[in-house]
Amino acid sequence: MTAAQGPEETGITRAAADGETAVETIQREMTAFARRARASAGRMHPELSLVSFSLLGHLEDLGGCRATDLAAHYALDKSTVSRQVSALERAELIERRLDPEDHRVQVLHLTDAGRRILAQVTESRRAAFRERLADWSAEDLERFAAYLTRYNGWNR
Amino acid sequence: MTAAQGPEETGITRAAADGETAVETIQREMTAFARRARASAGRMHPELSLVSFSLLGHLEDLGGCRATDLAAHYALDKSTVSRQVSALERAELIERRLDPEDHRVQVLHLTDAGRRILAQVTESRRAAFRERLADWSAEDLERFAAYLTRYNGWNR
DNA sequence: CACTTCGGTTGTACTATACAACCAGAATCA
DNA sequence: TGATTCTGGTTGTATAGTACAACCGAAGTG
Repeated sequence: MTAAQGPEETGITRAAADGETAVETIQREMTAFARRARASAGRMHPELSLVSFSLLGHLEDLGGCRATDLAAHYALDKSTVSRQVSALERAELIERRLDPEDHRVQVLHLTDAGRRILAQVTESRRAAFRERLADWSAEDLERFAAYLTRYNGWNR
Repeated sequence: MTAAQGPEETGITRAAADGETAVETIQREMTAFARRARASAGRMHPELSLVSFSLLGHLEDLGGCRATDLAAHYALDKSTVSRQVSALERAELIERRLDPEDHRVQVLHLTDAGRRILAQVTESRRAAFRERLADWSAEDLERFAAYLTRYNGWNR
């Protein structure tokens, strides 16, 4: 909230004040995007919700991890993750391997089917993105990507 | 991964191939953002979900509209909107005015309380955004905003 | 006047989510 | 060592948001 009081009081320069509308635009556009994303994700891939997709992706990136790690990474309650994991296991997209070291933990791994579905959905999502970004120049794409990364980087 | 099959087959030029990773980054970051947005929106403003917020905002922009319009604009089912509207009315943030011309339609209007809450949440959201963007230069802000607008502009 | 269209509501079901209570294994400490 | 606490995970319960289908009443149309 520090910045909330307004540019003047925070010592932000005139340049930043000019950026004020830009902040608002960013807010509006990001919000709009978020709103749409959820709505369309379900329709695009009835088999894999946005959350499941993210979980599988993370699992693939790490090559297996614990449910607790997923919960922490996505700021989800462990019960939520537990149920998601159950569903994914029921769908045979992931499997649990008991850790012989610590009998409490179960390390989650993608199954082959999981890897396949993930790749499939990834590709179809990517196609959608690519299509929407088709007429962007490489330079713009890279700058946009950099901005997004920077924006999201606050907590990672 | 299949994308990995490559740009060649899609006739995308070399420049676009360079952008391939950028597309992936954009996809990943936008997805991550969408995932977080919902999660945090609820926590920040228990009184006004992201959807309700959007609905109120739209109502304010248009200065009143029908439930059907909201449904169309946000690609929501009319039953969903109906319930959202009921909740907002119950909370006295909006009111329905029967159209004397057509007794089927009810034109939705923000109440004073609705306007107040909306402004409040808008401001607090804006503060959060502003804070996260505090150390961005005006130039970067404007470019980022422009990119987002361009990205989202596919359907408006 | 009968039929259709339109705006909206209600019944039902499902998903994602949180919080709290709980359980079992592991670690710690007196 | 035995009691206590910590940790990973599951289950019970409740809520929000959503869709789909069936319906209602008003308006338009043949």
